[in-house]
Amino acid sequence: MELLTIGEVASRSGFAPSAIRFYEREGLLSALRSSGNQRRYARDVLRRLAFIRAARNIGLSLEEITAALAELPGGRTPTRADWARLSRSWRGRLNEQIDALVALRDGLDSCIGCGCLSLQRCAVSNTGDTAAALGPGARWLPPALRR
Amino acid sequence: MELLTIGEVASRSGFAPSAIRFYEREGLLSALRSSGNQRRYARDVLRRLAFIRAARNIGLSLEEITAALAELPGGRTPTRADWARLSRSWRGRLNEQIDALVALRDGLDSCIGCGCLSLQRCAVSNTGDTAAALGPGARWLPPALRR
DNA sequence: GTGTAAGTTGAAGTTAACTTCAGGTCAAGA
DNA sequence: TCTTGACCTGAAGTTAACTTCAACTTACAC
Repeated sequence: MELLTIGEVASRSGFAPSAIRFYEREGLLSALRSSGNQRRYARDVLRRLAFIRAARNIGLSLEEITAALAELPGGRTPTRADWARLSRSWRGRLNEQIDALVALRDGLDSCIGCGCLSLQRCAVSNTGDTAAALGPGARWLPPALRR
Repeated sequence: MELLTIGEVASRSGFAPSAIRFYEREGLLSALRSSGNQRRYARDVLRRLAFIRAARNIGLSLEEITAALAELPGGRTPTRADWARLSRSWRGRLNEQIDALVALRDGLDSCIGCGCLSLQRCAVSNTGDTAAALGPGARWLPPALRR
């Protein structure tokens, strides 16, 4: 089987070589080595990187991604079903983020024109009210949305 | 008129004193000084801080907030209408963010079960397709959502 | 007057997720 | 063989938005 160099993996995955090395240091990837100590990759690293990219797009931190990857079966190449199982939980997370933003927008609608931005009453500036607006189960804006 | 100490402003606004000093260094706030060089604040700093908090909740960077605050009228205390005008543009921004997340969720729905995460075809892992899914006018995930 | 909580400063530290750099080594086409 | 682009490592730099620290000063209740 043909092995890929880090440069090839980089151009095919869209990640910079430095990012790929960084992911290896962080334990998200592993690599074979050539006789001269250069990294060599099997093709399935591309799906792993696609998973990482997708998870990042959803808003997961590398720490969360590492944890998710740890649930892949050891000893065999993951199947499509394995990857699908891992990404199933993302839907709820996205829905939470969407709900939070919608609540914020609706709060904003009721604030615009009033301009109060009251720390006591305004749904947009008052963190307590903002949290309340999200309902039980989603008490704060997800970190990705709080910046 | 009563002036507030930084500690009072901190407890009333919910910002840490260090954050308030930081905002002053960055030009988002200004303060009077006591005879002994301690910061003293007029009450309207609280509305300014509420605006900052609201803008942060929407996902604006401090740089953007600084730019927004620069549009306040100089020479007079801003009115509610001034604050309302500034926050009006946030609605479009929130809608963009919501649309981006909805597109991502819908892409995810079509990916779950397939598990392909193909760099060529998957709407969740393929940045090109993801951008396309957002339609014209919102070509990429907003930075706040990309983490 | 005195004790102490609160305030002051500039500089350095924090976190995530990488990138950049310096100083070498490897691989492969001509 | 030579050249040159790709690769190697560890360390340091980057960015945003603050926080923490050290060393010192003020404000105010008793």
